[in-house]
Amino acid sequence: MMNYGSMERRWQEEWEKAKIFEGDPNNKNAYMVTAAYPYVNSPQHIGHMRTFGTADVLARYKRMRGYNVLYPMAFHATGTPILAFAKRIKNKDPDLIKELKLFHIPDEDIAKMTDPLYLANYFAREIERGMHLAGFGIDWRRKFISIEPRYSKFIEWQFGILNAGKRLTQGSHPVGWCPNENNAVGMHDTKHDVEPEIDKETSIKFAVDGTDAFMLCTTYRPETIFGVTNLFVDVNAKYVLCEIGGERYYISKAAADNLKYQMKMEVLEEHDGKELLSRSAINPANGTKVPILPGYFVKEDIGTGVVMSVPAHAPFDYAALERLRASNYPIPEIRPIKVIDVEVGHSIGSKDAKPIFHPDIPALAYLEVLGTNVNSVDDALEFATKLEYREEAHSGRMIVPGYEGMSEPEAREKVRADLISAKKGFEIYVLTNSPVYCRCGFKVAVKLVENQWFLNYGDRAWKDAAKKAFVAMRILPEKSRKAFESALDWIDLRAVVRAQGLGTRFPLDNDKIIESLSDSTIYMALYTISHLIKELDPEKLKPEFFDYVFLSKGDISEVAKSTGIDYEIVKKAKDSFEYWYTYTSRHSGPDLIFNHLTMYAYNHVAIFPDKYWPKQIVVNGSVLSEGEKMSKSLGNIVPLIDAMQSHGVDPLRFVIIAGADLFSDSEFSYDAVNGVKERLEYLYNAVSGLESMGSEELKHIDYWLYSKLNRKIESVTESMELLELRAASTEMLYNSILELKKYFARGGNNGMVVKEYLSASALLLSPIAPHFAEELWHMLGNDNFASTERWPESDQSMISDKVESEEDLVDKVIADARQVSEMVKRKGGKEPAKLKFIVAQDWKRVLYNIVAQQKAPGKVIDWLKAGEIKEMEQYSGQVDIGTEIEYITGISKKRAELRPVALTHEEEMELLSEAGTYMAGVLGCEVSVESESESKSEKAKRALPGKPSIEAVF
RNA sequence: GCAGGGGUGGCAGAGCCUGGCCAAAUGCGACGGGCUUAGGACCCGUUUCCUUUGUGGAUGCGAGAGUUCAAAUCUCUCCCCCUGCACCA
Repeated sequence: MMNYGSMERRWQEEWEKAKIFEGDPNNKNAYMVTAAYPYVNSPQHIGHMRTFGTADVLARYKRMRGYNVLYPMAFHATGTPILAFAKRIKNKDPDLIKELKLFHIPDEDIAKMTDPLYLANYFAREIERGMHLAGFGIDWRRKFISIEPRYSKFIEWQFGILNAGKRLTQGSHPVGWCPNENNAVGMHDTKHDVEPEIDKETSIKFAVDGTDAFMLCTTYRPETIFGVTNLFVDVNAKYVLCEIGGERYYISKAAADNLKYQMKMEVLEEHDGKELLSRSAINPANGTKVPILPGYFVKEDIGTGVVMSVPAHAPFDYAALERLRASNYPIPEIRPIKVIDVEVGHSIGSKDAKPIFHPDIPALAYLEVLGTNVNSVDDALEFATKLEYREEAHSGRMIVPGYEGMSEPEAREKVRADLISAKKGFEIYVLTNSPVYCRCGFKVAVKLVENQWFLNYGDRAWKDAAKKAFVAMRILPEKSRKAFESALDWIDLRAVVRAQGLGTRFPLDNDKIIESLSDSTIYMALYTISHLIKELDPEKLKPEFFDYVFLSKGDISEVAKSTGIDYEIVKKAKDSFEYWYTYTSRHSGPDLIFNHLTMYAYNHVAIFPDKYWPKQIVVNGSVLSEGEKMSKSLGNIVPLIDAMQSHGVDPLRFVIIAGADLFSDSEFSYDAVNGVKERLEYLYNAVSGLESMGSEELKHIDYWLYSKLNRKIESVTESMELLELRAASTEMLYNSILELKKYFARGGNNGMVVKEYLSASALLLSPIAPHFAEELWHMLGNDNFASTERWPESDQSMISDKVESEEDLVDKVIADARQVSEMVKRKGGKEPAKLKFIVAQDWKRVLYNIVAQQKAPGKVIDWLKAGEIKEMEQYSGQVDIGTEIEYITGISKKRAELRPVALTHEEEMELLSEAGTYMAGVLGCEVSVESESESKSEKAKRALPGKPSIEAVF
């Protein structure tokens, strides 16, 4: 049994002693691998291993390919989450403390985590320790944290350049807002960590008949305004009359409370909802007078608390009206007005639901098609609503004059624009997932922040430059390129500062902090010099220093003089940047495509000369735990360090990093880990088996193993180049085991061959399972590091299709023999004592190959009759034409699948004879091989090339 | 809604770009056998259905249609699932 723990520690120490991750500056081929730096507000779980590990595998692979590789790491602490974390500790948040306990964090450390800096440094240390134990080849001399002074100097320099390049702009912006704390709230500031989702809705002004005030309705479907028959209010709620922008509106009191953060509003009067029922309102789209009615489903805090009723197209509206009628509420005659024509139920496609074409009242038709009615529960109405909205959006056509024939989404945009430009409506922001509560307990509202600073990612020229960078960039997996393309099209203004949080102060407004994604777009460049400026007084890190190092601006002596930094350091910094930053690979998870990774490219093109633009981006999937997404609420988070201790680092690396292809999620499961362990163990044990092996002349199976090995080297190399780690790992581990097993089963026993196979395997395994690879490498008698060895080269001359296909043939024969043997046993009740393999004659091969190529048996028969097939002449005495034709007819049915065979009769005889012992062992009975021409068996003529006839003998 | 990804055998998951050697790798599970005092581990075999003294056939890769001598693979339509939609790390 292998002891993973001691093996890992041993090699980690050895690597450290040899400083193999610090690179060789004399090597001209530099390659830098960076992974999105970890946020230091949590301990690491196994999910964190994916990105860092993938980067590590690439770094290790590139080292073996002869590059001088730099894989640095730093820590992210910018923003509010750390502050929120510290606050929760102060409040003794039981959930958080429970989570920390899961990671074995001592009470005294938890107690100190009320200090944000303490907790940031604590987790930074822990994360570093975890990465170290995971065997990541990181050059830790370069680490930094995003809230230290020299980092801020760097970011200030960056924003100086962005500002000079006119990348910044100001405007207003909606954010989730806690009125109690007077602060913007993001996901980590809310109860249950929900992100406040903000969306725009159209509010439409319905004049209250006989007054100058309006009922203000919000709707997602402004195009249905032509179908409005009435308005609904919540009779149990309070409503207010308020003044917004010089006009007066009735909205619910709850809505007023929400909306006052995004518009100037004065509340004038308060009313009961009931009072509004006596009024009627004017539809601004067509001047129709509509009554105001009680709507049982209206919620005072959604939108404005006033709903426009479109019974033809909204099941809830239809149902509410019908229920009012049934309850004898005095309502006027209301006829639903259809505005969209639709085939109701066409998308359901089930046998019990028959579509209803062109109904007069689609909303009713949807209820019918779903087998429900106006009195059903809200969930059923909700379902009908969703179906109706979907189908109408998808295939509905407007029938309203002026919008006729338009699709619904098209009409929606147009109607909205028309209403707004005619001042009959305006847009408001709503929380779509309302209610969201701040951790302090208050309900989150939407606030319009004035004078917000933005980075203008919508700028045409900038966008085009970023796109250009992507065209030249390598993206792995390539299929995520499309996501980047749409991210580039979509990205626009991005708010760049926040009122609070840790981080760098915004140079243009010192009260604000640069937001955390915006201060993390070019930090990879800092790695190239961070170890050189570590000891410097941050005040010396003036813009001219960075200008010189990164942009070659200015004169080195002057820079040294004005900053007070040693000439040598400035020079080294510049050289180091230029050396490392030319070939870079950036690693991250897919969630960062739409922000960090795109901004990363944008900022590089805005700041650096194109020589230093990103060269490669690698996006990897996440990690699932036993089939489920790891989450705090599910409680299935597996702490990284625990997992490494109990399973061993390398098996874990295999499962998490290489267990799925880049794009998909990998699955952490004990079964998978054990599977890897068993296989590593097999290789480990194979080494000790070497002693007892011989070293005779190479046999067929030795050539086979060589062929497999060299093919493997080739295919693993291809996979590694594209970071197709799943494919690489299947090939290098799983298939190696199968091949070795087969080799031994086939009587392979050549120590030299197996040793070569294992040595190459050790090297191939090294990037993914570095500790194990070193162990194996040393057991095989080497005293240097597998990690610094050259990646194996495949020897093309050892790859043989012929040898491999011969082995395949043996396997197929065995499979066929099994079937025969099975069948015989079933029929006769006893197993055959012997199986006779009868090998097809050579003339059959000639015809077989012709048919396989021509795929036209008729033609071949014609040629045969006409004596046009030269190769057949030599067999003229052996076989008559009738037999030949019968044979061709026999194989003609399968002509599409026939492949030419290479083996001659004699070779096939030899192959099967040589494999005789093996087959006998596998089949559990005697076997013999004979030639078709010499066989007396009546089955003999059934023999086909590559598919001997089989006779069971008892 | 928009954008991106996906739907393959009991499960997981390859294959799809570059159509044929694909009843479909590999792993797990299940079943049978070996080993074992027994279990685990390990080894061998089976694992869509039908058929057969013979190595065969049918159906089949979300649904439907099309292209082709030939489709899991190409085209179109539809259905379903996952992720993202921002100022938040």
